Amino acid sequence: MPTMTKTAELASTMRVSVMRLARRLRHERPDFGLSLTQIATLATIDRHGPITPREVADHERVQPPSMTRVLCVLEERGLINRTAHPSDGRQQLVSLTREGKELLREDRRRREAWLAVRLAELTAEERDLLRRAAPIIERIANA
Amino acid sequence: MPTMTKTAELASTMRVSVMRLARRLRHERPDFGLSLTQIATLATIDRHGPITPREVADHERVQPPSMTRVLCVLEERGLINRTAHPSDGRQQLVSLTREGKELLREDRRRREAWLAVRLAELTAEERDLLRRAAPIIERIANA
DNA sequence: TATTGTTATACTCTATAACTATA
DNA sequence: TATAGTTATAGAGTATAACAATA
Repeated sequence: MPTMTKTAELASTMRVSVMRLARRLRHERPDFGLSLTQIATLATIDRHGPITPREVADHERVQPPSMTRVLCVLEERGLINRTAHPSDGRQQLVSLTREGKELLREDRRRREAWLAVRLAELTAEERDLLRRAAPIIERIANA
Repeated sequence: MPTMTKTAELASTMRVSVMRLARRLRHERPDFGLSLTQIATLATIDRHGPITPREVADHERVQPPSMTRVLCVLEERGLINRTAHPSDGRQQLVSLTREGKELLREDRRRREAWLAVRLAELTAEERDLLRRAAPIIERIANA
């Protein structure tokens, strides 16, 4: 069954190329003196609006005590706000400050800058190919 | 200049999709009780044949003392061999044992299994698109 | 009694500095 | 004197266990 073999080969090729580009993108990350987890936590808080620390921990697949430490750092830097939960005295609600949003925006802008330069070096046909491939890659990731 | 804007948009789309798939692939990683660095080190040694610890450290972008510890663990597990350098008494040459090669092969097989299933769910046209996109992604990563 | 968030403590991974042996 | 590899030590980051406050 040749199709199966070819799919396995494609899986191998895709895995290598995607992981390699991801490593490169990670490496080209701008440095705001924040760790990857700290940046990712900001993104999660930005995306899921006012959210409890427990929920943030679940999203980031990290234990609550670890998230406590991350949130303390982000709070000290003035990147997040904590407010009391309206109906449950045990919980808190965390959200981004204006500075937090600004930092996240700048982080994204700089991350994409390196990749944009690489893409500009491609031919128009190659860029078009990637434009059509990206949604498929995204779909696989979300499967 | 609309082309520039479109390239920036593509950069954004590509970054998100690639990073997301990479995270997913990382998460679907089999567990042999070895860390990511340890597995990556095995792959580097496999790829670059008999190689000195210093060179392995450079490849993995890690400092020599850190690599010393990684190599000690791999040696204790019987995954690598160390032999004296033929002409320089200070250096060593590291290579994979049969067990090391086997573990690496099994690791790859399991990692690709999840992705292969996802790819098999696509249409033939979509797979063909990815087949043509993969080398371009690889080229960007190596740029 | 169960749950949220925190504190105390330990483990893993990586780094820098200092040391040994060879070139 | 310079370089390869190691040992000693320290700093992030995350984990589990135990605790306080609230449901």
